[in-house]
Amino acid sequence: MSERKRHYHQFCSVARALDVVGERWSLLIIRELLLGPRRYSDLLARLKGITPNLLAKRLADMECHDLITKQQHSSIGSTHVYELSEVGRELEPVVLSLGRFGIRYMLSGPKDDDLMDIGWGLLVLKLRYQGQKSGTITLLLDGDADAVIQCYQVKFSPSYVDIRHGQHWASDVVVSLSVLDYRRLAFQGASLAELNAKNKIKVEGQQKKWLHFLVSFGFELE
Amino acid sequence: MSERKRHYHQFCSVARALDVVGERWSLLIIRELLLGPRRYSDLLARLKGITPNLLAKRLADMECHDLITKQQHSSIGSTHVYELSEVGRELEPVVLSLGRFGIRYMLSGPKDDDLMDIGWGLLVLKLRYQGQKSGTITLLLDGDADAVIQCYQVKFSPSYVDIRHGQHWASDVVVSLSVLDYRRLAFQGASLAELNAKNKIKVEGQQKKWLHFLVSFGFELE
DNA sequence: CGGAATCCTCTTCGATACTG
DNA sequence: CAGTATCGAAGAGGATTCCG
Repeated sequence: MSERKRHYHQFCSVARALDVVGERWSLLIIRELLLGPRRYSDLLARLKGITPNLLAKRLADMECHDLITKQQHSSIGSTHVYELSEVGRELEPVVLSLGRFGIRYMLSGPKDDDLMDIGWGLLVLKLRYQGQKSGTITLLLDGDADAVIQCYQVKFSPSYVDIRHGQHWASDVVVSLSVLDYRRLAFQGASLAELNAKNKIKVEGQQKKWLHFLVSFGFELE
Repeated sequence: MSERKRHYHQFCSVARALDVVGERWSLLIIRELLLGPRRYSDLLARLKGITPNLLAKRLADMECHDLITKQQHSSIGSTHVYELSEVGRELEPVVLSLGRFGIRYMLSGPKDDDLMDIGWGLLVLKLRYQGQKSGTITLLLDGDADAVIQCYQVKFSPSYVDIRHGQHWASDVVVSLSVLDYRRLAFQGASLAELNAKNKIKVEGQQKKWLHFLVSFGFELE
């Protein structure tokens, strides 16, 4: 089931990796799946600009390369979801290093026709955690275009930070803020004191966990 | 001077990075320049398969984005060399994380029509160094297709490993081995004892530095 | 409605040839 | 040596249609 695809024909691990995930959209699909499993149409909706046929092709190729799996998803009536495989999850450092590099292009703010998604912004948390403790935090973010509250669960430990969309498991802390304020905090160097003073952040649960979270993730208290 | 280029139109640092270096060949050009400055025709020769016109376009785009600079190179009669800028050098983690991921596709050895370059194989050294000491090693590698000895200089310190092609500066140790043996060592898990027993590696200078180098870079002694 | 396949157009890429 | 020019082939974008 191999391919009649373009490759670089170089015996080099960088080139080999690019043979597999170097095409347009591939790494953005991985980025999406880093936040949890998604259905075909979820991906289609979140990756505005990709065409159905191209998405299908990329998914098929990546399944072929064992980067993702197509799971039967019995719960909701829907047929199945795409999910990162063991191998696919090892692309996280690639996505994150691109993300770190790309931050410099975010400083000037979004362009007019840019799409926004708060999940993309949460990925930087995976880079920032330097702490020694573990815990679970639920983030409730509201105020995006649709005015729908989005729920993410952040499970952090010294070795790994797991971020999932739409999970509602038990967590040590529940934190609510607006997506705008999150972006100010994460990308525009806004201080917590500033947002707290304006009562922009609501915290329920073990506030110590939240404080630890903030400090370990490099957010400024003052 | 900006572009009528395709981009993803997403306010996301991963997408932004891919807007800049996500196109075919871009990251391989960066990979080449991580081993030192190169002339246009050096790049054209090393990136077999790229066309002159595409290489020119990529170089122009990357210069536009301040990833590389085009320096007047007075010494050799040649006109100029391309070199990574400060910003471009920050793509190293991207290239290296791709390289780490891609190692899994190297285990089966090269395909028939694969190009080989020992410089590409040396890049993994940047990932492997875990030591606390600093030093400089000259690697002399012989036995590639052209039977030309290739010279690389590895300058390692706790914070950074710099690898340059064709340098002949003073170094603590000079190590000679064949490219085949290097590949066995680095990618096929060959042990040093094995190669030493067969007298495959020649070391001149402070042998302690060399030993430290080997251990800190994760090579197996037994 | 989820999950594609089709048709068509436009852009990018690759191969070769050519020029300052 | 350092690129342009040209042209056909492959890939990507957009809209629509099809199937279960």
